[in-house]
Amino acid sequence: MSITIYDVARKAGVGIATVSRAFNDSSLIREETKKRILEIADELNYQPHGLARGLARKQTHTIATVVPFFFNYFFLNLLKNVQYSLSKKNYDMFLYSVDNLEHKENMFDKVLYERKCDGVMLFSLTLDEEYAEKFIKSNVPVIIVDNYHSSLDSITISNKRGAKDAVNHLISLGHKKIAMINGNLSSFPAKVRLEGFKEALMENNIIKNPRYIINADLDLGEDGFNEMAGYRAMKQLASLGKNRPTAIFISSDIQAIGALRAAKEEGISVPDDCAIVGFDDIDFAKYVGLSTMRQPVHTMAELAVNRLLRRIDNKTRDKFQVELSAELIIRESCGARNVTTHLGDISSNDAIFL
Amino acid sequence: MSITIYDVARKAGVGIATVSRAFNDSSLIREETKKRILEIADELNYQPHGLARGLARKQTHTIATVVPFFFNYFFLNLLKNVQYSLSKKNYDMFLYSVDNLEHKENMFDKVLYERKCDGVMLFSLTLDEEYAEKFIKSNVPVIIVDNYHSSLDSITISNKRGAKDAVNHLISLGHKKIAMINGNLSSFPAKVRLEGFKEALMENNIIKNPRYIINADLDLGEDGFNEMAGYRAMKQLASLGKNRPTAIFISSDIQAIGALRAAKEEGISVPDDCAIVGFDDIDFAKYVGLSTMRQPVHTMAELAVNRLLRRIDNKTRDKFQVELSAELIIRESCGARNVTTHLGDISSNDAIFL
DNA sequence: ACGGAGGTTGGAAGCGCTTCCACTGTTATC
DNA sequence: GATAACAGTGGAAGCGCTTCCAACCTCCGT
Repeated sequence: MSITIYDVARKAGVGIATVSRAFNDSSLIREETKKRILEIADELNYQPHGLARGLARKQTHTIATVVPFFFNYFFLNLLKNVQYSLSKKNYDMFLYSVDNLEHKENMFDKVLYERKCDGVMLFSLTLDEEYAEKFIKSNVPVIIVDNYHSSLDSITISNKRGAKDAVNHLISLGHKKIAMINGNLSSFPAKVRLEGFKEALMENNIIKNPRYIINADLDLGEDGFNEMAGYRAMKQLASLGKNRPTAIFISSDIQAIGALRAAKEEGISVPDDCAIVGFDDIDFAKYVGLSTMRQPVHTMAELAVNRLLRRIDNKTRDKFQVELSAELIIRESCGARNVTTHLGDISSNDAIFL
Repeated sequence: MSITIYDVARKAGVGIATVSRAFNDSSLIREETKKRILEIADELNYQPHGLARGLARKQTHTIATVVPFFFNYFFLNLLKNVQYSLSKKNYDMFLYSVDNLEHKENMFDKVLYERKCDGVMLFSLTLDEEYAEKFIKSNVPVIIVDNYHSSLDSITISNKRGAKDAVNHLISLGHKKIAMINGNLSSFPAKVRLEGFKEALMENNIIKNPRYIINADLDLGEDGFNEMAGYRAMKQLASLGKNRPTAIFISSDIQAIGALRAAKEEGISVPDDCAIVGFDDIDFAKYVGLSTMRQPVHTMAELAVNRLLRRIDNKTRDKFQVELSAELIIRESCGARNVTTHLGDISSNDAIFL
């Protein structure tokens, strides 16, 4: 039916081993023979069969990425970059998304034992001990991106430090009544960013007000890093009236977008009545003038890919747990850039407010 | 090293054929034997080897999706939905993205001849004759989503009709000076939406003004469906001064976001000075009150998956070229919902303006 | 008691490749 | 000129599965 290595070998008058060598950059073949075989293969439109190759070599040149089912713009960016790094190395990429824990189980079993991939990249997923154990025992290389487990490779951004930097920036602008709008505490980044927030206040001798900390409820869906969660949280803060905070650190840009919407409805001017700093630097952040902590997505992706491939090639066995830092991007919403801008004013810059 | 079908067979005291049957819902096995084998397999932590299976069966239970490298929110949604439909059918999904034509070539050769997948789903990609030919000859099932080729399965939304509906809506609101901000004409949807725009004007006896049609330049990157392209186009329209259009149909929401930003800078109030209708209904559209044509992404994805799988299972051979229709979603930016709203006012609704 | 039908089962071939091993010819070494 | 070393090459085994085919066991009708 379809063309195999035998067809090529026959037509070239060589053995199949030689054809195989021609296709694998082997040094055990004369340059001339190789060239001729490659030409004939081209004529025949021959391409080695991926599965057969994988089976014989015991590796697939494929990695699996697993993202939460509610993946958003942050993941999109990450995925784009991972895919790019991977394609440069000629690796293929499976994309799986897990919606609930039950599926997660199937997923892992699949990835681990079905042998369709050489390694796994987990995005933002929290691994419980049972599965961490499984990964380690299975010997399948894994790397966790945007989350952490003590006995596996991981690459995170410094959420605590990032949160602190954001809050310190607000403090440096003179704010004392500072709130935090956060994702659900079941999420790893949410938890750590909250710590950073608290630390920054503490170190600056600002007493924290429990009403100024709003963690998204689970009933808001997903991990609380969504627009509606931000909107609701802002409404809640607005209801404090005179006791409203004058600045808010918001744990994700997408929530910040929701918060801005609520602020607008409530007649709260940003940044004058309330300064805002977000987290992530999604594309939209610049369109709405949102100051935010930028995650170095490109670097994360590249590092993760390189590391995983090295692990697959067995070039290394030591632990790899990197923390990159987030960068403060100052736009309008924090009030540092253009203190006279009002909500509804025409912004002088490359960005505007909601 | 790892557990194979032989290990299970030995431990169960049966032949490997029987084990295979147990794992493949064969009717040629006694229920009791099957149960026992499955139990033993479970004990042994055995899972059939995916590649070996694929090789023997000559199918991989995997499909490849190919997206443009600049994939944006529209694709994110599509991808999410495709992935979801696929996982319900227990299919795996490769994700490839092509950045330039050269890579596209590699890509196709890979997908077509390497046999790592059973079918291909192409997103928004325009297929030239050479490759269309290749696909047809290769016999690999393909479906094109959001683009069209006369001799391949495809599923599109009715771009022309959608554009017409959008423009007709603006006309019904009393507008006569109507502009269009479009993507680059090399993009299939851009081309067809422009046709729809022209037709709507014609049918309403509105003479079209060439200065009111702005197609994105290629130097704006990608296919022109991006924020900056919208921003620039709006600036250009604003420069017409008194001759400005009073309404604009914008070919994608992401451009509309850019246009709104420019409008704000220019002091143009939306919808009072200028009504706007976008296209896509990306998540952000509702946050900024953008009226738009909604693409039925979930349906597209489900239909595409089902069709492709049927093709793979050889259940059908007839051509499948479906056109779904886009739905007009009325929010504030077109002025139909709340004619007294001004830019900067507090919106009474679940949405606000940029 | 016997032939056959039908339900179950095991063996072996084959999917298309890589790679170990044995073999051939060529060149370098003394 | 004999020997060693080595670059090239082909054959065959093996990767872990599915599936064809033959074999076996029951059970039935006769």
